[in-house]
Amino acid sequence: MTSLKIGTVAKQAGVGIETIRYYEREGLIPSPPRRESGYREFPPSVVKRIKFIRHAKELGFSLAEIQELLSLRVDPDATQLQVREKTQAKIDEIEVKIHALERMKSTLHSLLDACQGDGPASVCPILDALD
Amino acid sequence: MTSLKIGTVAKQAGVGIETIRYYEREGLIPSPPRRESGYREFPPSVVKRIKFIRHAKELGFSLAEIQELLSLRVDPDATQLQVREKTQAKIDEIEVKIHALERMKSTLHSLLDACQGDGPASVCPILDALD
DNA sequence: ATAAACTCCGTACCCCACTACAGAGTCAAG
DNA sequence: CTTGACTCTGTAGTGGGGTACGGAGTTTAT
Repeated sequence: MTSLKIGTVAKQAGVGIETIRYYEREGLIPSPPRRESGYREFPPSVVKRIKFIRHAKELGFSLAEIQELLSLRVDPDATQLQVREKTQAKIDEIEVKIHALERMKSTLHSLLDACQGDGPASVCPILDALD
Repeated sequence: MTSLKIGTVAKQAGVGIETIRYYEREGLIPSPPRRESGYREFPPSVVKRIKFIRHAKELGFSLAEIQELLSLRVDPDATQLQVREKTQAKIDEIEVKIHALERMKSTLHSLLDACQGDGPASVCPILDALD
């Protein structure tokens, strides 16, 4: 049995059943085949896909943006050139995010360094650098 | 005149007026003093603060998390030790995000490398690696 | 001194991304 | 073959994060 029922997928991916149906409606995962009864029969690969979606969400991508990421590979009308351009654009977006996070991180490190005593925090300097 | 009216702040920070009032209600920016008329008089520093909030949002932090980031410096009951611990926790969170973004980036790079022709995209391999 | 632009508050509404029913049918273990 | 868990569709509700009025008062440029 190489197909999963929705509840199993939900458990493995760590989301609720309703979320899966929602992602299907929104086109973030392909509509799986159904058995006679109407039950969905998911390929095991959908679990990874859902996990990817969750990861990307954590990183501040909207579902629409995640759509774009996912569709990089499947649009049959796109030329390879177009795919490459879109991919590069996504890479650029990601790099911007990484840099912003690194700036944020180093700001927090300054706070850490500047705050080495054990007195009240009001004495603790910095973090005006947060700007 | 070292104080700004809400419309000016909005323009400089690149958000709507309503958003500023909303952030004030939610405690993300301090309530500014008012003139007789009730008009808010913002210190120019609020612009940076709002920009910081927007940046952090882009990176997938919720307003509640941003609160925590911002409050690292101002809780007068916290000891320096507590501030350091919270700060370290935020740094850890940020590092997790950075790593996830870097994985995503290198996945996209593989796609780029694997997709060097100019035929239809359906021929373009990979991106099952997106998992 | 007056019109245009701005601000106030409160309330209501919006979009996104779920989440929770309700009522009916299906499946699998004992 | 029953019973309890699972799934179906559809619709409605929720929480986060704003956004949009409406009606009234304030500022400011001319």
